[in-house]
Amino acid sequence: MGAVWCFKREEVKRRNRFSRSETMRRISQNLCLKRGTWSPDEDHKLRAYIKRHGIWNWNEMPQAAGLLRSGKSCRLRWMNYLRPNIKRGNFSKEEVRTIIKLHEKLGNRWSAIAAKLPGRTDNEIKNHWNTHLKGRLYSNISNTAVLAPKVQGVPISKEESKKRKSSDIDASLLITAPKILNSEEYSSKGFPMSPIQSASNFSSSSSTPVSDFNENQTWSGLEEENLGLLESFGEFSLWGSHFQWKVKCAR
DNA sequence: AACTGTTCCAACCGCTGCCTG
DNA sequence: CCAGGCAGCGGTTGGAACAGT
Repeated sequence: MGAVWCFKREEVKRRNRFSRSETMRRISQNLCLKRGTWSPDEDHKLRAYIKRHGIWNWNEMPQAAGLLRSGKSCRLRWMNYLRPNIKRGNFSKEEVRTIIKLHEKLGNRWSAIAAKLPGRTDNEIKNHWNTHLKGRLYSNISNTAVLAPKVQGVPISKEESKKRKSSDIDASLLITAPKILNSEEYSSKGFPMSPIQSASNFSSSSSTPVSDFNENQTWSGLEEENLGLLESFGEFSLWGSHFQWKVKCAR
């Protein structure tokens, strides 16, 4: 990585989706621009430039700052890495809880979720969701186990990781399934919909919130009592794992 | 040691909406 | 109203690092 990469004119033309002027603009914009991982020197240049001149135009800035990068690349690097007050490292339990709540409410609107988590970027949250949360919570429907520590956002040790991989399912990590509620019980508890309904409406890739989902009935609007019930599903389990147990029982 | 598979995340791509002339 | 430019967003990808065989 890190090699200077020159856009081939034919490669750009081949795409054939842009107007002539747009194609030429892209060619000139991308010719001999560096791509891939940023070097410490590049980071320093961008940081120093923005510190001195501020952000004015992402497309013009790279040249002014002496960088062989596209404006888009600079913007992304600044927003996701160099910006002051960026929080790096593992997500706290509280942050994970917030992400889950907000995702339930907002769907894949990562920037909106990031706005509620100071120091965290939309990209980081999106990555965390896709790698740590989504897989565990939504694709495990056919599985009967929920690996609690991962769901809770608690970093696992290498030993822990080894243990999980070496044994199919470690009993100590399983969460005891709670009492399964039927649709009526769900509505009487104040939940917006039953897991079955929820799962049928849920789209992990959709950027729009779940349809027919009343804003006032989101997690944050639930009463303490109900939150307590939810947490008994294994800290702060989701509709996904909820659903999973229902499926198991339905067989 | 060498190879293969998996995980994770930084960075890229393409689309959309806003703004301006 | 329209076209072009720009910033921002969300989905996707590439590859480094690590684990397993």
